Amino acid sequence: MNDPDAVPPRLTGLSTYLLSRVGKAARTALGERLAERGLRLWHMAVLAALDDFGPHAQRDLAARLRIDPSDLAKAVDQLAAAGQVERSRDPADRRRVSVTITPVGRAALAELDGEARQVQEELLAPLDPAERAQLHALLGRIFDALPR
Amino acid sequence: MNDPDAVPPRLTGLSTYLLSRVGKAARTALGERLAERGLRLWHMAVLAALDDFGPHAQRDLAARLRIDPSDLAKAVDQLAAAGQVERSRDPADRRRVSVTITPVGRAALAELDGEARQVQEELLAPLDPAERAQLHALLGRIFDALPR
DNA sequence: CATATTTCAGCTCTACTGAAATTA
DNA sequence: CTAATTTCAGTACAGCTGAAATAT
Repeated sequence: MNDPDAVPPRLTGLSTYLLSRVGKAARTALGERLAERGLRLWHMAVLAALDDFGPHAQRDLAARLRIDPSDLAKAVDQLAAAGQVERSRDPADRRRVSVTITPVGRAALAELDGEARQVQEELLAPLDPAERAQLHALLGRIFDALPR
Repeated sequence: MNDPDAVPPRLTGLSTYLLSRVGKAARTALGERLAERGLRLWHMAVLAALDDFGPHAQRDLAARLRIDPSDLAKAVDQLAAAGQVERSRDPADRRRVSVTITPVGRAALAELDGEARQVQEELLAPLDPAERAQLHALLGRIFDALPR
């Protein structure tokens, strides 16, 4: 008792507090790994969407990833500068910019995915495999119900 | 299939991604409620620590809440301006500033706690009580193992 | 003309860094 | 003199808003 490091029970009793704390730890750890490769979290999300679903108009990418179109413009700009995606005007509707992942981007994504799994391994170390699966399923259901 | 709103499986397959997304949703929703009262997330954490453990030196508060001392200085400053905490120099060591919660602060904390539980109710709506307890326990174990 | 898409500039919040001022 | 504590100024990332530019 009287542990000067103990966090207030008023806070740890709230799942929302634990979620925000653990979520931030996940985001920070992953962000640091990605930063070593000159990328940010948004970049990995964009590459993953392009690899999983093929070329997108930027507007559709933003909708799928639930990020702001203006933020997506910057991320795509940086990915294009690194040669990981290619942009081209849609000939049918020249307002749209079609984004495609390149082989360089695919290779980068594979490495990022490996980094992410390493980070996850460290974060979830206290849980056994069955508990990790349980946590993942519960989080997935909350995530699916988030307002879009 | 071909749901234009579907999130990439490469991402949703990562618990770290779900954690960071759901955690952010929790923080944002809670933050908006607190903002209606002119407070931020740090303020609630400080009030909770003072209410649960009594007066602290600022340095000890920062260590307990795992936030930066320079950020804590600002939060305490604003709480003092709102009359929710009182600061006084420790006579034994005049470098230290002792922070105490006031009755006004205690009343504010009670309201904030109610808001937090409302937010939590909405966020965890997809889960039944047993599942919520399960999630809370799993998150608690991860939280306890976070590097300090 | 109104609408859709991309892009740019700027702002807020959380979190961190560096350094100054005071006291031990 | 060195170290601890508080405080201030500045920076960076994630995320959002508003508006301009281009095209439908």
